[in-house]
Amino acid sequence: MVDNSGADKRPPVIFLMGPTASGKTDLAIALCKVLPCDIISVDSSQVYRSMDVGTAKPEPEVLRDSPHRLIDICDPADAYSVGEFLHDARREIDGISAAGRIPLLVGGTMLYFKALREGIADLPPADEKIRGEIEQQAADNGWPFVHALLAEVDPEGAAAIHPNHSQRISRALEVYRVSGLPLTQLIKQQLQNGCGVAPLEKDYRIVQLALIPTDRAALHQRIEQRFDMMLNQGFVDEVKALRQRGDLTTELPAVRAVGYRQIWAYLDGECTYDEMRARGVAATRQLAKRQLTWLRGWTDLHRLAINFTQDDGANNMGEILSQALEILQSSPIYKDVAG
RNA sequence: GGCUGGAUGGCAGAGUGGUCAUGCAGCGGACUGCAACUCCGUGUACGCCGGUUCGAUUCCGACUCCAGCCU
Repeated sequence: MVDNSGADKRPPVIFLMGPTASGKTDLAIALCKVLPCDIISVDSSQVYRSMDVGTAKPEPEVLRDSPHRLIDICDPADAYSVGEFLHDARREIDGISAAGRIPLLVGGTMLYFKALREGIADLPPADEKIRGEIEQQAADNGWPFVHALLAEVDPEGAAAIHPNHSQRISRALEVYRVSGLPLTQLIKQQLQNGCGVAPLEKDYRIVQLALIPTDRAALHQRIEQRFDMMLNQGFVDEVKALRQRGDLTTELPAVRAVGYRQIWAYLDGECTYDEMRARGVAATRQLAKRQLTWLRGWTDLHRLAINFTQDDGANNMGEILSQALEILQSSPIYKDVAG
């Protein structure tokens, strides 16, 4: 792995991960003030333009002082994907690094981090037509039926997927129908032949930091307060504006994002304002829980225990910042960050 | 004071003399182009006290509380 002898010429990259509302942006900006870092956002929702309040996008003034790459790069009508992210992120990482600075990847979309770190196979991109056909088969016969179809062509892949797991069944079958080869086989082949997008570690030294809230209840309270703040900042109007375009539907990933989906349903008259608020807060909590599940088993992770006191929202960010700096300075990238 | 109805897990809400409600939330987990997605797993709840019964959340009685009606 990382060679500490000094012969390792790979440039450094910093990952900063953590659940929603854990203070990642604050820490990233603080780090930028003391280190030659440039921020790359790793967030599947902040890529969308005109979705600002609900995705907790940093304020324009903040973005002016601390530019974030890969924010506002996509229209809500389009579906961004891991594949595109990998391509875009790699381009930004290379660019920042070539300029002699350190890429600081900050966000909560854990699949993106994972794909970046471990690499990903070259696979056919989404095919709307075939996806539509699969959806139709599922609507007619149920997902277990479609799962059985998958089992015929990719038994190994099907065995690893639950018969109700719509999205993964759909994708595996889609890949087969487009390429004529089982997804499992494509991945296995490329692991051997080294095709696809290589793991970032091949070319960069990664230091991985994660903000882990010490107290779940306090995080929940913070999430609730933040959701209310978003509502006060015009979250509902933001969703109204998206609906008024007329071309967006609840099928799109942008509209399915936490908060957006619940407000969309409220505007459809499916629930009261209070129910919408409660559902939005719950959806955010669930997001945080899934992000923490990813992080729990994450290897080579430096965990920063962030402690929100439940009453006044104060936290130990100052302490966290010095811990982070200490970790970075004691890591092999020290001479880079010291500059 | 009287009459009637009700009292079920954190919440909503079915139901049954012995066996599984269910939904939501919570908690745990999974995850190769939608991932803020999608999916999986997870609860000895039956107001209180007696009685009937082999067995009661379910039947009977008293009590407590709630809602409505009556005097």
